[in-house]
Amino acid sequence: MAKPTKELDILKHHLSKNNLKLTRQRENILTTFLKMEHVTAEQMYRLLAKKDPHIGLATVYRTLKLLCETGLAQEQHFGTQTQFDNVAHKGHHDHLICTTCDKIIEFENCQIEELQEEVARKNGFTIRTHKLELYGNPVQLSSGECKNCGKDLSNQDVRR
Amino acid sequence: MAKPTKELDILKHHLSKNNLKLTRQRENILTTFLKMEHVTAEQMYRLLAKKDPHIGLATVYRTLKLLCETGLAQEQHFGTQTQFDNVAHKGHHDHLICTTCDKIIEFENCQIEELQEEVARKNGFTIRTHKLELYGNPVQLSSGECKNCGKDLSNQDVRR
DNA sequence: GTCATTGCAAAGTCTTTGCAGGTGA
DNA sequence: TCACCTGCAAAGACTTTGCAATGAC
Repeated sequence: MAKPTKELDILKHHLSKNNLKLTRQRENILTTFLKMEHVTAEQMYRLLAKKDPHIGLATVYRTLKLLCETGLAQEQHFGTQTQFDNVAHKGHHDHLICTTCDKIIEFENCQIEELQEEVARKNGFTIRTHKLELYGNPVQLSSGECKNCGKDLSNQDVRR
Repeated sequence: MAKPTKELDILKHHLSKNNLKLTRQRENILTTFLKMEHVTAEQMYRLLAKKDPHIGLATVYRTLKLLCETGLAQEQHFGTQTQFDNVAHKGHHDHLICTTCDKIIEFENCQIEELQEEVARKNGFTIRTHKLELYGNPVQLSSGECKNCGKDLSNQDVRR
């Protein structure tokens, strides 16, 4: 099936190191996961169910957690929603989230990361991971709608 | 009971504006909330139950949500945990979270905030709120323990 | 053949909702 | 008075766990 990837090797290595086995489900989940920037467990479940209708949601949860342990994925909480980020391919990135249409834009900014390190250093900390989310929306039209999705924004408070 | 505060006035104003009523429970929750930097619904419930054993957890959830609507509180998700932050007194702040003992340190950094605005501007966004969390731990001792709480850190991966 | 893994269903956790009785303005 | 509130219990959303059958090595 899928040609060997660096990521598959990472998974295999983690599996053998921990006496675990490479199953069809695990391989499918990894393959699908690598095509995405981020997924929720539910989304992953629905994607997989198209090809393999008998897949269980519990397996998806278990495998996504496994991918986090290998370092290929990283669990992220946006508001109330839990997403699994593909860090393997893109490296670390932060998020800009549209509060009207829930679209997520990824970005990186070295200057911010440096300032974060500085804050940590001042507090005697070593940063292991971090999370930065900006919530907002595209400049609104004079008519009061979101430029992206058209929803009415005129009665939303701005609070930073 | 509690002498009048600016925050109580904000609450009263919001209530009357929306045809809501000031109840004993709402006043108690506000009073307790103002003493804290942040609480979970469960913590708030236990604190209140000491004085008023018949308080309902649902009331706590409803009232904390109400405080968010007034702008006195702000809901924050740390990992899997939901906290309600007291923004009224301290203004916006970000968080430095110890991954070994879960202690939360609050900080502010204007330079980071400016860079955030810049990122948003480049993407045509207006920031409505943001969230920055640094996860890490105090410099570890040569023996491998967390300086803060003594837990063993030597086998934790550093991934940024 | 052995032991990890799977799918299913049941159980957990956290939060919200429906409702009947209580209460503030 | 009358609509809003409360506490309780039930329902929901999301995630984890127990278990018997299945499958990888």
